[in-house]
Amino acid sequence: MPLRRIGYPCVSLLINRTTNHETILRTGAPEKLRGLIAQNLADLRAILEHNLAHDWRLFRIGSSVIPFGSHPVNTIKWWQEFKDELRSAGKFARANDMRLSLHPGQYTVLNSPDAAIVSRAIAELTYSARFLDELGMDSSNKIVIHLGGTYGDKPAAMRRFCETVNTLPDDLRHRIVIENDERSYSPADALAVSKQTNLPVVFDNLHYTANPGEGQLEDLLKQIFATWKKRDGHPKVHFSSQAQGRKLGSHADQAEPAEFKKWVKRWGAFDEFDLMLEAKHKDKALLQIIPSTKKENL
DNA sequence: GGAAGTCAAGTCTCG
DNA sequence: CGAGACTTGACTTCC
Repeated sequence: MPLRRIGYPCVSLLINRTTNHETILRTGAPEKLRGLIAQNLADLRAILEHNLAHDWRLFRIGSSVIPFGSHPVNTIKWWQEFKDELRSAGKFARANDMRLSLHPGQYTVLNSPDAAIVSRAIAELTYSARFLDELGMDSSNKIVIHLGGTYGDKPAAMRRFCETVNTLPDDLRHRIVIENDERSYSPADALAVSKQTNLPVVFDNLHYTANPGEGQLEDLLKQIFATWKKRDGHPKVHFSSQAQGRKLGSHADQAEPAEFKKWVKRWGAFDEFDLMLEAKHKDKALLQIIPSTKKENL
């Protein structure tokens, strides 16, 4: 079963554009933020056009595309001010069978025992979902998050995650997918949470290597692919290679070809799927691993 | 004018 | 129990 779409996160090194122009809180006045949003949306458009030329139809938008998007310092009604740019970018993506995503950072923790932290996490997810909504993208365009901390009691932390997710509005919940991480939550843990919440699971090969957890790989993959229902679109995976000589879990500059082929074959045994390449060299790494625009060459 | 330090947020590890 | 890592461009301060 073929690899359907491929892509990379946030930044194109080939055309030197990024959807993550940002600033620091002290200088986050409305005029400054407005300029950064305009820059991010212009770069998003340029990146999507560049990606189309290479047949790259998956892209992760930087979570600072609207800087301080969930912080009170940002009072801009960006969905009104940038309505034309947002709609046009979304229309371009849909017309070209592109799939977009967002991935809030390490500070977005839904299972914290601290209610204020949970509330800020929900605000970040709400903003992220709104961004995809304003582009006009359907619920197969996802927000990827990790499960959070363990706080010395992982079962309780997983229960808190599920309880919080199940209180979210349907529209928001249908945007969220969970990813196995390199330290705390293995694919089996993510599957257990998926059973309680119906959230699809993104499988990350490097995190799996660092933190395999329980279960046999082929069986885990089969179950994980099955968490993607019709409204979620095709299963999605993250691929990266280990950076040699660096900490376990650090992304390498490029994808290691033999390893890439091995995983693509493994995933392809179950279903058509989309693959996000998480290499430090971004789209340069994509060009290297798949020199032709034809994925069929794999 | 270039180098070094700082920046919203959280969690975990190390010393 | 407090500092640093995680990750990274933009900005400020230091020299």
